Amino acid sequence: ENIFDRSRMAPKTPIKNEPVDLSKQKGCTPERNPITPVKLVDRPQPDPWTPTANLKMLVSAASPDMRDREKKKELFRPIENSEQSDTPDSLQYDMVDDSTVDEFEKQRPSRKQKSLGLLCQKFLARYPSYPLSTEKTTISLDEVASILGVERRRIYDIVNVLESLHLVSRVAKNQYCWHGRHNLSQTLKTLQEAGELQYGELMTFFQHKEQDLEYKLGERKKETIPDSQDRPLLDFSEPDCTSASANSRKDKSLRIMSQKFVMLFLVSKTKIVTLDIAAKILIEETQDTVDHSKFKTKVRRLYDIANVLTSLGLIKKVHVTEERGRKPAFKWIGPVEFPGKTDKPRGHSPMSDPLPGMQRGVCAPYQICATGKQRFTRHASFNGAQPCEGTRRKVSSEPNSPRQERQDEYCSKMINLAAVCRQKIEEDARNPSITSPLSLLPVPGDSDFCVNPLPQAVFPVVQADVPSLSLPNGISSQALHPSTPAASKTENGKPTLLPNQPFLCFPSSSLFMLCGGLQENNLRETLPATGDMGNSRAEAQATVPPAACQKRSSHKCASPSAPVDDEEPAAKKQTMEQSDVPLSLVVPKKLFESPKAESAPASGCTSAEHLEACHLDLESPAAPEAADKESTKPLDSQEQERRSQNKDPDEPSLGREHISKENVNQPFLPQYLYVQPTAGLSSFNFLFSANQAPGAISLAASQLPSLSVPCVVVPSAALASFPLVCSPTITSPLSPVPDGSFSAAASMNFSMSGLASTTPVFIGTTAVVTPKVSPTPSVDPQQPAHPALHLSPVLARSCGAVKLDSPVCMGHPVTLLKLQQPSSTPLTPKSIHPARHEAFFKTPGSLGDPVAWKKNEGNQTRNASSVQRRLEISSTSPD
DNA sequence: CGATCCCGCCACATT
DNA sequence: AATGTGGCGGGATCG
Repeated sequence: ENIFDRSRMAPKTPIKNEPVDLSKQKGCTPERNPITPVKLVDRPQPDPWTPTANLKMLVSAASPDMRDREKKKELFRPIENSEQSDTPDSLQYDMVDDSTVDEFEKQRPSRKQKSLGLLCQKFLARYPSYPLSTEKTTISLDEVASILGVERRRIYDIVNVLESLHLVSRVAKNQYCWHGRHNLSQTLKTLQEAGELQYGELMTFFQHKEQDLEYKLGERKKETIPDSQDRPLLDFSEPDCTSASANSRKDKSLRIMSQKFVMLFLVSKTKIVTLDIAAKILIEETQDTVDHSKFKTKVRRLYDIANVLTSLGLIKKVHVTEERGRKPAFKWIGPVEFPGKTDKPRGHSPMSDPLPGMQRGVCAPYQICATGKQRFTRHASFNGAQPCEGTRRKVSSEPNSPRQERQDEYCSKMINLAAVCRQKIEEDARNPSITSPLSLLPVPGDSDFCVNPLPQAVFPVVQADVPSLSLPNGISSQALHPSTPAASKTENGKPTLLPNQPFLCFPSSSLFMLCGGLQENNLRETLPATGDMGNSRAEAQATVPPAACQKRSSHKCASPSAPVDDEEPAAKKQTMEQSDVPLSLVVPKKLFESPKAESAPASGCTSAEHLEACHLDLESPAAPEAADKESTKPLDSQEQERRSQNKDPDEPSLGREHISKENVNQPFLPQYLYVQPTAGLSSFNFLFSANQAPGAISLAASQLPSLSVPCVVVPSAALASFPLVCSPTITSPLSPVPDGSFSAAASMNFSMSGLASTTPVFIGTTAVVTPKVSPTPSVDPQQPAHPALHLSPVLARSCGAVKLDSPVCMGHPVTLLKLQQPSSTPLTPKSIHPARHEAFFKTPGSLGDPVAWKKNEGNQTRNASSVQRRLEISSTSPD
């Protein structure tokens, strides 16, 4: 048969005129000497020939049929084929000639011919990789489906993945707009950033382990999960939040999975991701029961996605040999560094932009949803509701594109990740040998603190935020704990997790990030100036829009993630660069989420409030489960963001406290400080600050080593439960602020006492600090943010600072701040504040929850109300 | 026999 | 209610 064809073909005219870029397609044709014989017109195609006929033909050529033929050919392969044979895989279709064969060919199209990968190639062949900006190519699903000869369902599979990378966007029903790869790098960059936040640690983790993931996800319960998520991922979701409702399940898997999957590659050092790991990570639910079936389904979907990505030339299939044996995996072969990326102006994610139609609303919020489980419920409400501004949405206005992303999912996924990480960690703990570079510390309730090591290890910071689940304080902790309470000690000497500790310490990383729940938005924005920007922050948000916008409609919504992504990554990167190490972030992802819900209270976040809130949180650890969780999470993320922000500006970050104080001035304060390690400094350094280190470390007290962190960390609400110790006294050169402000330089010491509640956080101004930090070249010390965190006076007051000498703190006088206990706290922001915030942002549970308020903090930024709030607060606090 | 993953049912969303 | 979307998983193929 083939022969016939061939014979015919040869003569045939080469039809392909189309410029479609076949370039990608491989080699097919070239090999053939003769020009590609294209299929001829005469092909039997049924289609009525329309103007587009050419296209169709081409397509058809490419189509499966062709493939079939080819296969056949392979089999028999007459002459010409022989040549081609070389490039079997590639898409040969071009060359195809085939029309002739059609008849026969079909006979038995092998499965391969029908593969999604091929289909995708054909699909891609129809559109230029880099279309002229001027023209817009619209894609009609029906048309394409018919042209390619497949059911529409299959087209959806392709388009959904392409959409996740912003190569196309949905314009209307049945209509997609082709964007090409112009924004691909941006999208990837965004994903990378988001991925680092979300998965960085995990991946690192896994990889370290060699990817052996033994853990079984199955067991983990949701509870464990709670925290990790954050919204970070989101990526760009285009969706506008607004339509929140829209979110529906759609956003569900494919699109999101695809993005996440890509993120895993981008975050992975090896650029190789095994299917099973990816599946585990992507399984959203808490999956306590990780049913096997679920896993299988996930894997199936990943294959679908992988096929499309493979067609795009972004990944290729490989196998990794692990302990267990060989496992299927994929290797990223796409761009790793994104040129433009480097810095996008902070803020917004590029991704959003690309999408024309999409609304990119940012829906950031989603993740935050914190509760993992529920997230599915449409957050839309929240998202859309407040956060999303109409404005944005409208802008985006699209046809109707409903798709918004449902970030919820993300949340859930995040959770899963967290769970996974957790497991790993646990495992590690058990097997010290393995130890991953990072250690986690579960943070008790507050996720606020997280220390992240940027560089290498990552682990999720999980904060236990609220473990509504079981652990009041830190969920994660429990997981960890089990293995070793002692863990704190770190098996390898690495930092470890302290069981109850609020933060995580990462050893290697050059940086630690402390995450407090803050709003990210604010953070980011504030970053720049840190200090003063009260207004700016507001502005920032406004300005930021891109970022914020993207995801969430408004700041509040703005899920931290988005911003975070952008910025943090940057920060991290910076650090990384220095270290070289990939950063791992701890991700607090949650913050964002919360905003919406709890934002109200949180919004207040002003320092004082925050603090209080924290306290509250602590006190009521679990309280509202979801709420707490969310809140906590949000905090983390916020912190991160902040941190990142801070860092950007300069190191000095603001402590929460500091913030609080400031917040009067500024709406948002960065909650945490993060310090970049200087070259000289090792991460450890951070941990163990020179000054205190000795003592701290030794700390026998609880056996917990205390850490000195160069950075100041502000406790988030969660912390509240823990006493904070601040030792301003220590050398803080700056020490300007009497109240409790700490110089930026101040290092924090965390003592990890076993008890979460008890664990005090020390903040020392100690000189130890990393060099960089204190001086911060970039920033003037003076600057607002300037160095230290200041505890807001208010807080201080309210909290009552106590000086402690904790054993831990060794010689330094430490000021311990106690957080007011919730109950005690007379003023909680929320109480003080007008309800309205609450109304908006808060969720039901939020009020009570400290956590919630944290979230809110971030949110508040945007509104004047926040300001008011502050004022009020301030006034009150004074009392 | 495990890895792939096509196929298309059917639920949910949008019109 | 009709139609668009797309989750999902049975079970066929591939290797």
